[in-house]
Order: sequence, then structure tokens, then C-alpha cells
Amino acid sequence: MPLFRPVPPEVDLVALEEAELARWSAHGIFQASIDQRAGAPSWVFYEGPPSANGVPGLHHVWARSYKDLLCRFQTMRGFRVERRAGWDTHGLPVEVAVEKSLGISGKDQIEQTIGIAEFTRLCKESVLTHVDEWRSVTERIGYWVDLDHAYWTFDTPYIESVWWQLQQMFNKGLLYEDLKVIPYCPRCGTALSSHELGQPGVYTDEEEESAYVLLPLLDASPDLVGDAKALVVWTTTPWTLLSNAGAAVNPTVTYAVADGLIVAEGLVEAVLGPEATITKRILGADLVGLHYDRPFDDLAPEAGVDGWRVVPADYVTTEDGTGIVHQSPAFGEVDRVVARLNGLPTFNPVGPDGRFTSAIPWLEGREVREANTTINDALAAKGRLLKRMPYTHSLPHCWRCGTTLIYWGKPSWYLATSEVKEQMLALNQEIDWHPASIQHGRFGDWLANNVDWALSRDRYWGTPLPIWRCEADHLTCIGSLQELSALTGRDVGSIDPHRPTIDDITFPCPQCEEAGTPSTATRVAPVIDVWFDSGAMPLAQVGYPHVEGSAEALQYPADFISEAIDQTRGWFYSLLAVNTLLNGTAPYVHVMSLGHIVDADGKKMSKSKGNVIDPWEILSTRGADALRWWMFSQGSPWASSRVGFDTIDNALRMTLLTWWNVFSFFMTYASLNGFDPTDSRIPAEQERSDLDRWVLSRLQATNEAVTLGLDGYEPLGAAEAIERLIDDVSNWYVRRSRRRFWRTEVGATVEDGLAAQATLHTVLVEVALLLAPLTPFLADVTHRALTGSSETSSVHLADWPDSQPSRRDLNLESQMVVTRSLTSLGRSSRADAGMKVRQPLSRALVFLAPGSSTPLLDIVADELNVDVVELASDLSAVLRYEMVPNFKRLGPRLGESVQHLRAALTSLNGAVVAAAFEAGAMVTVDLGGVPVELGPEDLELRMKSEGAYAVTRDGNEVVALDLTLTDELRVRGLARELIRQIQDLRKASGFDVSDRIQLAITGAEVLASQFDLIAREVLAEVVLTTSGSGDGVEVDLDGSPATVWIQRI
RNA sequence: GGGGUCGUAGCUCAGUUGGUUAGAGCGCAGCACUGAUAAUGCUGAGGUCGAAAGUUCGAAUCUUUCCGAUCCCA
Repeated sequence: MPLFRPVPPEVDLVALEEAELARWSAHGIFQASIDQRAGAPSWVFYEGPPSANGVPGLHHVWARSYKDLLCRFQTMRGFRVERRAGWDTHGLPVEVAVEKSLGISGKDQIEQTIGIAEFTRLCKESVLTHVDEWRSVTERIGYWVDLDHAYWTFDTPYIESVWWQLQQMFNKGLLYEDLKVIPYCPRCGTALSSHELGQPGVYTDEEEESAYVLLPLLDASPDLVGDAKALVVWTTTPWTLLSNAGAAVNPTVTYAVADGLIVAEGLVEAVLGPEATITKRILGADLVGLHYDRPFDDLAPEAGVDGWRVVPADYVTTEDGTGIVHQSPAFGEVDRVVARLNGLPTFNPVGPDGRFTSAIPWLEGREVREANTTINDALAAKGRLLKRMPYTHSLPHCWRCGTTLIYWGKPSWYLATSEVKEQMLALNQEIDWHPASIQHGRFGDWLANNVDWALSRDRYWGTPLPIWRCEADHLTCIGSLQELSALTGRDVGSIDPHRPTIDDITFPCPQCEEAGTPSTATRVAPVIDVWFDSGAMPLAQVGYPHVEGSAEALQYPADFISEAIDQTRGWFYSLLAVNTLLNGTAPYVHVMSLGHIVDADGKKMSKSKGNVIDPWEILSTRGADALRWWMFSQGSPWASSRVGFDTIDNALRMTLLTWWNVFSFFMTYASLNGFDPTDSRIPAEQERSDLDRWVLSRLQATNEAVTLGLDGYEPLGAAEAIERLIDDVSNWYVRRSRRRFWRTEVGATVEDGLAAQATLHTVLVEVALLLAPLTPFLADVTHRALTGSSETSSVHLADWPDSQPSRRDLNLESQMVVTRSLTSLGRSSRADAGMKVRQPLSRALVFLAPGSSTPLLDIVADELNVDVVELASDLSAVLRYEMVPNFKRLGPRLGESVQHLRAALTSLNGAVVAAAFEAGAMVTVDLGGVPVELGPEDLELRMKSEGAYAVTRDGNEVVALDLTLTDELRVRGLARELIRQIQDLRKASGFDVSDRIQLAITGAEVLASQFDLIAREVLAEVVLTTSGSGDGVEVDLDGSPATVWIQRI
């Protein structure tokens, strides 16, 4: 039975891939690839959970391909790589999609027309909508990930683990409640998301009555402030003055005392007028800590709170205002952060309706912005108003009702990430980022500016915040349903932990119980940010610590994660933040941040632009390998990439189809020859020809490069190395070796034919292995065909090919480089001289660069179709020298004068210098009176063509062709011409490559001496010089006609 | 508005620690090859390396500013 069966040169990749998918699935190859590494060390991969409530796009395929690439690679390297899929199921986008499908909008409508129970049920249903599509795309691209045991963030064990993690943080005091300042519509009673603020037309100009307010100093010594009596602050929102808590200065800005008032030095004239004279200057930092009398004292502070003082804040500028900024933590997010940092009090006398509450009796019920004038009047009456004036600025408006939004503090829950900022920065140093710039750029910056994580969302579909509060404001944070059962005294272990079910569960507050003043604890309303769900996934995906066996199943940290760059502040951050808070470690070691896929014009793909490419358009026409190969080979993973069918087709044709072609070539002849790779007559590798050993050396180089590339998270380098090898194999090794695969070549030995087949076989098998992680389908099909493996086996169960350094022959490789470049030069010479390659020439002269490797002259002669190639050394007949300084050596030595040397060299005789170097002597050059000694290392000798030969040079390499034609050469040229035309005829007649023929030919008497050669080349067993039967075919022999008949025998 | 990344041939992209001839593929033009053949090879044209300034003997590469694209955050 033959070991190898011929395969057609054309391949239907789509059909091939579909068959492979079926085979993989039928024989459980994916599972086997993991199971067979039982006991091997793990290489841990985390899947960043996509949200399945949208359809998968090409950018998802992009990320998944890279994930699969690295996982397959590490599996082949011997690691156990478990890959568990995951789904992100909660969040606002899900709610919005459901609202849209119901034709409703807003929390009121959800609660009143649908009800929370029905709404969350619909949300859960909605996230399942596209799971099947995700599964089919995921499988079709060959992304091996365990979809059957995926983690779902809405599953009870997942939620319980998230709760447990939150509880750990709560117990450490890292989870706290504070106001969050948000853009808020007082009429609709809702906050607006940043997305809503991004809508066109939201921002329009409005006029407000701004105020310059005096804040009299209470405890400033005259030594420091001179005759200053008060600070001046400026505000465009006087209504926030009721809740003033402090005044911020920039510590690095210089402030001035003028007219008894303090403002930034640069703003004295703008605020106090041109007559104001500066009597003293004070650095902002020195003002910090001074107390002042607050503008209004309606609101009472808690005991011990140290408010109404000057605090430092870097964000304060001197572009407008006074350089001193009034701080109202309930109404400005920056203010809130500054207040928290400096321990300033927070007051919020404004209700959800945007009106003052009873806390301010004289303004109760007044809409805040409308109260500005009244407030300014009150200030003026107290002598606290320096001046007031209308001020126009751009303010956001509610897109629903057009009401001007206010920034309003809403009670929210925070994670104290800023307390572990330094730790996160330190952990970030240990993370291996690709590209490296992310570490200190986008991610490092983000961490350095870390503010506490606003965790709560006043929504419905999410992990409920596991905190209960009693009437006495005691907080209880639970970590599981079991704990909740214990607190309630009944088994709630099997309830749905979502809203609204969880909201109805109350229990007696344990603290009040102990104190003997019983009260009931009810859950606080919010759900948590979905990003916390995702950041909690390392533990939550196995249900740690509640699920039995979860401690053993836990894999932490990940060796590798990869997502698109927009996840830098998304998942990459949430993972680090959650795990730093939890246990002070980084949850991943290596991370690849991918660029985006953009359309052919460089525009981001989006549904609204209509430029989205459906992955199926590519998968069903070109296949997954083509898409994957394009992705890996087209550029850096972190650069954004333009996708189009042309560019994918190009990548496919250039490498994958070439690869298939070589494979098909091998299979054809291996089948024809009955090749057996275990044939004992096959010469040992080191005994084989230069060409064989060269390609094996290139194979080893490629193995090293691919291994290094994939190991170093630089897949482009790996793909490029394979691309180069395939090109070398196809366009050099196979082309040069073709005749060795035939069995009719005169003088060829059986061993040499076997050596060629064995070499190509080795190369193909190993390249299939190297390709396996990149193009898993094609690699598997070819690998099995080449190794005779069974239906149930797979290249993906194989080990990564060993490095075999003994195969590497650097000298031979550089010899081949010279050989190929000389060949190329010779062809160029022929092209210049108009001498076609079919015409044999008597000789070529070859000149090498100093120190060059020796070319393989036989190959050069054969490629150039010349009888003899001579290595020549005296170029003066055909060329002259030009000298250029070796800047790398001479630059540091000579400095600026290196440029003068360059000029001086033009006047030297290059041939003389070359001869001197040849003899081991130095050359002295006069540089403006200073003699400079130069050796061969210091100069680069280049040659310029000059002479009568057909000469082509590249740098120091030169090929000169002798164009003299003899009659004998002409006849041989004609013979080749005839052979080519007969071959065409064979092809046109539909003969098989091994068919023997009878050849009849007339009018070619001049070629009589070549008939043996011609017969051999065209597989003619009989050559007649008389007319054959039927009409012959006219052929043109350089102007003279001949007639040819061929017939199969 | 703040921050990050990118800007290299008509197109898609490489370009190692700065070294003097900046590369590849596609496309284009010309030529060749013919036992992988609706395949393949060779040659050629095509670049102020976004702009300007600076550092340096020397800058696509380092610095600054500006312009454009894009992402993240406000």
C-alpha cells in the first residue's frame, strides 16, 4: 500500500476546514490535547468574558485568534492549558437592549409598567440570545475553548464568589459609601451616562450669574499674609456655596496680597482691577491649612470635622477665576475627591428634585439655579460679595426633556483602590506587557491617577451589592447565601440571588441584637459595576471558596491574557484592582493588548457607519486559516489593522497556497516513486548535498525564530519566519531540486533522489508542526497526510519540534545567500544585455566582496545557464573602486572630520588601496595636515561598473557575463527552445508527466547533435526525422520553421 | 479639555542598541521560465520616513513643538 497519495494542487480550504472540524469533534481532539498533558505543569489562560448580547464581529475573531495561537503553542510545548470560556451577562447595555425591545425607557417605566422581576427575567433571557452565534463563530475559527463548561457571571456560584470577594474587602474597610457626583436631570430624576452626554446637541451655552466671594481669614498670621483679610474665590454656581467645605489652591502657584485680598498673582488685575497694588507674595503651599469664615452656616458639621480651610489641589489653574477654588464636595466630582483626601466635610442640602431641602429653611423648595440671585443678594448683604456678573458657558442638558443638568452628589459605594495605588503600580512593574509601552503609558498613567472605584449602580440587572443596613445604620456584608440563611434563620440557599428576590430578604441586625435594641436590616438597593464581575473571574469562575473542589480547581495567576487595547482600563484594570484589593497580587503575568481592526479606509467599524465586516463573509469564502494567517502575518498585533478581502487573499496566496503547492508537489512524486521515509538507503542528513543541508539549516533557523517569537508574544516574527522559509523552499529548494525527484535524470543516483525526497519530507513535516498553532486546519491535514497518521490523530496532539542546532550551518547559509545574489545579478546582466536565459553562454566572471563566503558555483552556473563560472579578483578591467568610511568605527575616532575624510577618499585610487589591504598593509590619508592611518576595517570598498562586459554589481558583488556566442552555443540554445515547445505540446495534448512518447521532427537537421538530449528531456523513446502521421505542429526555431509530431506509446 | 498610540513607496505593512544604498508584498511597466503551470521567477520605476526645530561627527530611530488619524478618560 502506498504511503503517500497524490493531492491536487488546487485546494478548497473551506471544505477542508469543515471536514477537519467534524473530525476534531468526532474524536474529541481538543479534550485529548489537554488530557494527554495530565500531570504536566499548567500554563494558565483566562478568557475575558465577552458579552453575548451582541453578535460576534471580526474584532472578536481577532482577539480569539491570538488567544488560540498562544494556547495551542504552549500545549504543544508540553503544558496543560485549560481553556474555560466565560460570558459577561450583567450590565446596563443588556438593560438598555431590553428596554428598547419593550419600547420603554427609564427606571420609572421599568418599575411601574414591567416590574423588576419581569425585567430581570427578560435581561437574563436576552443575554442568551446570541450565544449560539458566538459558539458557531468560535468553533469555526478553530478557537479551542471549553464552551460546555463556560462560566456565566449570572450563575449563583459565580455571584456568591463575587459576594465573598466583596466581603473580604468590606472587612478590610475597603468598601465604603460616599456621594458620587454625577450629571443629573432634576426633572426626570435620573443620572445621565457619559454616553448620553456624548449625544450631539447636549451641550449648549447658558448664562449664569457668577460671583466673586470673600472668605475672611480667621487664623492667618500677619507674618505670612501681611494685611490680607480674605481669600477670593469665584464660582459660576453660587447655589453650591451653601455647602462650601474648603478652598483649594495650587501649591506651586504664587499668590498675591492686594487691596487686603488674596488671589493668584497672575489674576490680580483681572479680579481686582488695574489699580490694585500687590503688597505681598505667598506660595500656594504656604496658604494650605489656613482657616476662613464660611459663606453660610446653615448646615452643621459633625463634631470634630476640620473644615473651611485651604487645601492643596494640583488641578487648580490660573486661567480664569481667582486661582482659589471653592470646594463643594457634593456637587463636583473633583471637589469630592479633594475633600476625601483632605478630610473636608460634605453637605448636600439639595434633594433629588433639584430643590433645596428643609436643611436650608430660607431657600427650601427653591430650584437651585433659580436661587443664584437670592444667594448672591444674601452674600452682598453680609458684605461677602466682591462682585457679581453674568457668565456664559457650555452646560449639558437632558436629551429627554431639555432641562439643564446639575452635578449632584448621589450616595454611592466605593472601593478604596487609591489605598492600594502604590501596590498596583509596583505589581504593574512585574507584568510583562506587549506592547511594552502600555506598562508605563496608558496603563501606568491610569494607575498613577487612580481614584476610588465607584462600584454601585442604581439599576436592576447585575450582581446585587451584598450589604444590608438596619435602622441604626449598621452595615452587614454577606459572603454567601449560606450566611444569609444563618442571618434570616431560614434556608434561602436556592433563591435567585438577583433583584428583586434578594431585595425582599431582611433579617434582624446582629449588632442591634447584641445591644438589645432589635432592628431590621434590609438590603441597600444598588447592583455592582459589571467590571467587578469580570475582575473577580479568576476566583469566581470556579466558585471559590464555596463550591466544593474550587480550591483545587483554582488556577492563579494567569500566565497569559489578551484583549483589545480598550480593555486596558476595562478588564486589565478590573482584574488587577480586584486582586490587589483581595490578596495583593497581580492576577496575570503576560498580557497582550491588541490593536483594533479597522476598515479599508482606516475607520473604526461600527454598525452606524455600516462598514462592519461579518466574519462569516470571510469564513465561508476563504476559511479560518486564511483569516488567521492574515492576522498573524500582516503586522504587529498591537497596531490597528486595515482589513479587506484583497489583503486577506494576498496573504493566502502568498504563503498558504504556496505551502499547499509544495505539499502537493511532494505528494505527487512520493506517490509516483513509492517513497518510504524509512528507506534504509536514504543518506544521513549530514551526508546529503549542499542544497539539502542548506534547507535543513534554514528549517532549523525557522524553528528557532518561530519558537522565540511565540514564546516572546511576538507572533509577527514567527509568521514572518515561516513565510520566508516557505518562500525559500518553494522558490529555491524545490525549484533547484525538481529533477532530483524524477527518475529519468541521467547520472542521478537512487540515493540522491531519496535524499531530496527525505529532505523535503522532513521540512514539510516540521513546518506543519510549526504552522499548527497558526493555521490549525491546514497544518493538521498536511501533517497527517505526510506522516500517515490515522483519522483519530492530530498535529495538535504532537509535541513542538525539538530544536536541532546541529542542523544549523551558518556558513552554508551565507554561501547560499551569496549564491542567490550572484544568480540574481547574473539574471540582471542577461536582462540588460537582452540575452535570454535559454541561450547557454560560455562563462561568467564573478567578483566577491572582501570576506565574502564562497558561493556554490555549480548552482550559479546552472541558474545562469553558463558553462563555467570563474572566481575573479582583478576587477580593474570592468570596474573601478569607490571608498566610503566605516562611520561606525571612524565616527567616534575622528568626530567631525569624518566628513572631510569622505571627501579625501574620492581622490584616492581604490585599486591601490584594495591591493594594499590585500597585502595586509595600512593606508595613510592626509586630513588637513593630520595623517590618519586606515586599515581594511575602516573603509568600505565599493565598486562602480565600468567596462565592456555585461556587468551588474550590487555593493561589492559583481557578475560579468561573457556574451560571445559560438555556433555550438547557438545550437544548444535552439535545442532548449525546441524542448520547451515540445513540452508545451505534451501538456496541450493532455499527456501525463510520466508518459513516454514517440517524437517525429523535420526541418531541425541543424540540431542532430542534440537529439539525445532532446529525447531525454521530453521522454521520447523513439526519435524519427521523418514526418509523423497526421498534421504536425509548426514550431519556430529562432526564425527557421520546423515541424513536430508527438504520439504516446 | 487631559492622556496613550500611530503617521515609512500608489496600497497594506516591516524596520533590532542612532551608522550614511530605508526594506517586503500587492499594484504598475518590461522580460523570462515551462515535468508544481489559470503556477512561477527576474528586472525596473516609485520614498523631502507627517511638518519644523533641537541633540549628535551622523536621526526613520532620541528630545520639543505643531499637523493629522485613532483609542481611552473627562
